[in-house]
Amino acid sequence: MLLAIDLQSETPIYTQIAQQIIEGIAKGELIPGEGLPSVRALAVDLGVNLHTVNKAYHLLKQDGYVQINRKQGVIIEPDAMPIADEQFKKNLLERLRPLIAEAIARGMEMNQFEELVGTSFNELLPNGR
Amino acid sequence: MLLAIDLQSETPIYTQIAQQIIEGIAKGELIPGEGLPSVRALAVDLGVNLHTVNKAYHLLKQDGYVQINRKQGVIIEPDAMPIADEQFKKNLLERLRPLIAEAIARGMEMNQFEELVGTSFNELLPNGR
Amino acid sequence: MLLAIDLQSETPIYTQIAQQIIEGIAKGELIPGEGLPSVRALAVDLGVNLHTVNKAYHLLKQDGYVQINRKQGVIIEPDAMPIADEQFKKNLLERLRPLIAEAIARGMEMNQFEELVGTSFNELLPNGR
Amino acid sequence: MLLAIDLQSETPIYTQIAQQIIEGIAKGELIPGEGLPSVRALAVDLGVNLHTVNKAYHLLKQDGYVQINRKQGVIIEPDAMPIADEQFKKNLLERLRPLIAEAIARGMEMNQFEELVGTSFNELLPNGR
DNA sequence: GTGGTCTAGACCACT
DNA sequence: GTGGTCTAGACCACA
Repeated sequence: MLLAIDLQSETPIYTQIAQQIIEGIAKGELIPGEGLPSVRALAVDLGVNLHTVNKAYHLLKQDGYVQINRKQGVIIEPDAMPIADEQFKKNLLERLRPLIAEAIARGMEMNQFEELVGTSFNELLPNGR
Repeated sequence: MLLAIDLQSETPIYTQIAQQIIEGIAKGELIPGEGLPSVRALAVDLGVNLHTVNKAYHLLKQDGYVQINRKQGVIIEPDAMPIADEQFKKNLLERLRPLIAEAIARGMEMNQFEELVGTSFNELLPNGR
Repeated sequence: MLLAIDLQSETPIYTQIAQQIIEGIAKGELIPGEGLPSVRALAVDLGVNLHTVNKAYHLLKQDGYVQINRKQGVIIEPDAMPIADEQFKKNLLERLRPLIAEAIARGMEMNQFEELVGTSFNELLPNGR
Repeated sequence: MLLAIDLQSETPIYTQIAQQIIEGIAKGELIPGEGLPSVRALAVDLGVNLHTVNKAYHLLKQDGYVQINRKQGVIIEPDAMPIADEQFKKNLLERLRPLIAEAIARGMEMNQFEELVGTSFNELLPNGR
């Protein structure tokens, strides 16, 4: 699992870290129970501050993707991943909405948009899982 | 066309304004050539700062959705809406990616995701355009 | 509303700050919609770091006691305070349990314990509300 | 007497151990003079570090709940359990206070709170002692 | 002027 | 060695 941070990006570094770890989970590169690097190790690795990594890990903890244990450090949630409940779908819809509005305003059809969705799904699920 | 601002949202107010205007365009409520409220009027209407509205309008101009003329004020781009070129699609893909990664990590299938996309499309295109 | 921080205490400073603000709400000294000092102002006032206050405010936000708005700063949740739902009661029970176990082990009766509860309620609700 | 440790809890493991032993005393499952498992045995049993169990035992000793003898090992205080003196009550009040403040802020009435206290007492004193 | 983000460096509690 | 807490100081986005 390799993390690549874009320091120029508008998205905060801690968000980038969290997103890439979620991607890793989606891809199956990170499996439940697996340990993540310690905050210090990852911070050195990425060349960012320890607190930045810490914030990313806590974001993931809050959303239920990881557990933070005293000694063992941080591990991918081993028991039950958070599920796509109604609240999540509602939230997803809200975040999807502006993207779709832009697409429509630029004349895209729904099937063109779904093509992009398919592209992204294939990137993240290469095995057709 | 009614704009509703959520002051406690994380998304900056100027982004909210811009997004809702783009939604208006997508829905067909705002048609090319149509004038938008003056910066001052909208600011008073929404109870926000002049600069905030101004920033939203300039963001829209930069993306090609509106024209800003000294006389006519701000109007929806009358000639040619920006199109969904490769660069836009690439950008869209990047913004879509973390949403899809989260969905997959929570066990959603592609057709479930596309259902949400469909929901959103229907909200924005009620006439089946 | 006066905050007093004990630097020697085991409880983290940010927890102390959050607890005292909750006390202020309980006492009715802080009313919904009321503004709290800015992170910087309170930090200077208490002689602690800005981040410490920030963390306290975010804890309160997460639990629904305050709203953090862009410009206005931090205000006591004006709409609806978080309620004592089942989850809260369950959590409260868990935190109560060790206190009660100690009390029992030291031979306290239930009515003695409830007397202490009454004392505390009276301190926080002096008007008999 | 069965101890269950939650590794992902915020409360330190040694605190959890100590609390559960106090609970055992409260419930009457552990009676004065009774021996506790050796540090080593309990550590292996719980899968935690020796130091952790040791710290829990010494915490209990410090509060007067157990005696630590070289020969007999650790036993529940056989002579006189610590009592609920003024200092203990004062300490209890301080720990109770934030719980009650939260309850009030969420609109709980005193009798609702006492109901929870009753629930907890019944769990710990099932025999109505 | 407000909070948001990030850095650098420190000490401590826990295991 | 791990995360938790705290400090000091800085720059930026937002309004």
